[in-house]
Amino acid sequence: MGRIRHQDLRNSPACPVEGTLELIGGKWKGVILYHLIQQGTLRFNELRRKMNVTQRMLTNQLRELETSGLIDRKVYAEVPPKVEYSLTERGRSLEPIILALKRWGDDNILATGYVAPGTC
Amino acid sequence: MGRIRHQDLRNSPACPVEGTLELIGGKWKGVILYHLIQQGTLRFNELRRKMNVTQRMLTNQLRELETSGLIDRKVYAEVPPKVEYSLTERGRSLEPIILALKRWGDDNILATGYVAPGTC
DNA sequence: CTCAATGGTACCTTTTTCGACACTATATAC
DNA sequence: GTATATAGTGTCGAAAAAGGTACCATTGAG
Repeated sequence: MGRIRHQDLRNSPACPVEGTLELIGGKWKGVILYHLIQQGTLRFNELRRKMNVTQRMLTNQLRELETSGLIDRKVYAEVPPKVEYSLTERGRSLEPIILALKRWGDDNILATGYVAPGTC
Repeated sequence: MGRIRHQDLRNSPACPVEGTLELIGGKWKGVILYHLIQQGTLRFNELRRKMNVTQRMLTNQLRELETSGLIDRKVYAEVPPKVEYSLTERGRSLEPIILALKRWGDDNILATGYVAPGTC
């Protein structure tokens, strides 16, 4: 699924639909955005506990979302470390889309028994 | 394979957001759906000429969309072959999402120079 | 002293996806 | 008989995404 392959213009996506899907299509990005929409601000491990994902993958996806300008990363100079993630304004502009994906999935995939209830 | 148990569901890879993204997130699926939304019905090579994709990939993505119940494949017993693709009712229910992805991409990715204008 | 908590990195392997290229069958047009 | 159009299929390999495990620094609690 998700793929970030527009690192330079030669590989730029050919259409806006594809381009948007590349930004939110990584394995965990949609879910991360969904949780940030629901909660507003979450720390690294709070996010991690909400989804069954390795640290490595979560870091990865968060970095890519940050690079895409969809989320904000705020580091506090504390020990133990404290890092808070939240949506940027551009990230918040995706809210209708993410919520629509959620509703469509609830209506169309849950019905087939493919998705665990309440995991989002 | 028996019925999926609750324990399995808790580890199921999909929440509804992720599940929906998996259905439309292949490299070409979003674009295919977009064109079928715009045109209603398209033959294999009509689709192919609209996007720079190999035969093999297009066949692949169309088959997966068909398996997901999003598009319909109608074969005519003619020579040369004629196959028409169109959205199923479930596929049409994705129209608001696809169009929202398109609009968001137009507003947010084109602005950064990542997407070639007018390719969709 | 040892242990736990936080937010990561580094290294490596497995799995999935994408694409290039060659090949097919059939009927019609030239 | 050769070329053309259609809608595919088969094989191979590169590249990307995803996942597993181990490791790090700091500090406060016990």
